Amino acid sequence: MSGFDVGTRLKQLRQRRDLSQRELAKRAGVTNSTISLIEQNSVSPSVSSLKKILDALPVSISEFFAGEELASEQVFYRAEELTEIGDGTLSWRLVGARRPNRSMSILHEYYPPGADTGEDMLEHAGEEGGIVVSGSIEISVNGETRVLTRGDAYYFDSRLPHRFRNIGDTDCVIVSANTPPSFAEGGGTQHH
Amino acid sequence: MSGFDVGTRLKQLRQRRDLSQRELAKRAGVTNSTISLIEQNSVSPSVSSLKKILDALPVSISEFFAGEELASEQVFYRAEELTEIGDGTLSWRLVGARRPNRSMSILHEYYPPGADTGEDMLEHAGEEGGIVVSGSIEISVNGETRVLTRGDAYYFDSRLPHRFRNIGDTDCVIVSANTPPSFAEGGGTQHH
DNA sequence: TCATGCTGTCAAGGATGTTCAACAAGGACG
DNA sequence: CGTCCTTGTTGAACATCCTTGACAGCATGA
Repeated sequence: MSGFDVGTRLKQLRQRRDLSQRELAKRAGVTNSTISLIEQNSVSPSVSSLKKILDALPVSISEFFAGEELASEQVFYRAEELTEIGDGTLSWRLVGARRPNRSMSILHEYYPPGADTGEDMLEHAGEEGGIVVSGSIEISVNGETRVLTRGDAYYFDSRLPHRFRNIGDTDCVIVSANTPPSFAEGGGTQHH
Repeated sequence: MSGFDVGTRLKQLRQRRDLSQRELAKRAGVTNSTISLIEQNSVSPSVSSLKKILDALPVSISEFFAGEELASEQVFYRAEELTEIGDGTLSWRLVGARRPNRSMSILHEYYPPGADTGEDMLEHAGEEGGIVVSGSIEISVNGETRVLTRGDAYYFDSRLPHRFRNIGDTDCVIVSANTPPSFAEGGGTQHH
């Protein structure tokens, strides 16, 4: 039914690391029985259990299921197919789910009035750039602050501390690209 | 615990599609209560349940969790500062003139009605992707042809033969990105 | 106003996932 | 051979998820 063999996939990942069911269970904070039952597809684990187990490998959930639709790489995306990555006020839409082997991510970003990536400046590896499609946005990079409007653009090394803020009273829409894909690996509730 | 807000994410995806809990539940083959409880993070759904629900959206599991791990060069560019690379009918505007050490180029592309990158399919190293900002465009990649409109997007390996054509009667505007930068030195009739 | 239909929430109990503890199979060593 | 350690599996008890069926809130309209 699921079309995706959770049990076998988990078993492969575990064995590749030379871990016993008990050892993995211990690291994950579950019991060996749980691992056994999952690997036999006797149960469909809860997301929380699966996450605990994958964290111990460690493998991200999206990685775990990455092969699920590897079938054919998708080229075209309808507007409503873009993967949404929001957190309440801010909202980004990703072209293509996280595909670990792609070298860029492209985003459709929506900043409602007042939206703010936060006072703690963002800093991470890679480069990013974009063009303002509508509205206006205040961008600070490495101490310099500018307000960009429709048609304006930016490009910088993401290691420079940066911040995005919509100080206008209309939505701001940006199309941007990052490299390497930053909605990706690694910890934390990272933006951008 | 999970560090990832499953409930809120599901709610966003559902609401973006204008589905009620009951309607989504019906399509997914679960009950509305299940959706409600998950959205409130009152439970951590089983993988099988989550998959049924996501299939109904439809969103792949890896996409669903894509945001899990989130995200003295010139930085800002006024619209009129973008370097124009036109050749009569077609017109691109580059964010930042070609800077060899950048790993991406970002383009504001204008396709007037009838614009066509040519019958000889383009093929070159790298990857490219973009989002349609206005108008519509016919894109062919590796034999497959689609018409994209406002908000739609694409992403593909540039080694696949590809072609862009505006078959509508209004301008088409796209924001795109390529890696590695492919608008090589010195003009020529280079396209992406 | 009352009926109707929609929305999302919640308590109770049945269904399913997880644990605890036992078990058998296999290898290492004396 | 027996002992000891490891491995993965399984039955019964417990915890959690899921469904049933109800409820209140809000809108539309007779």
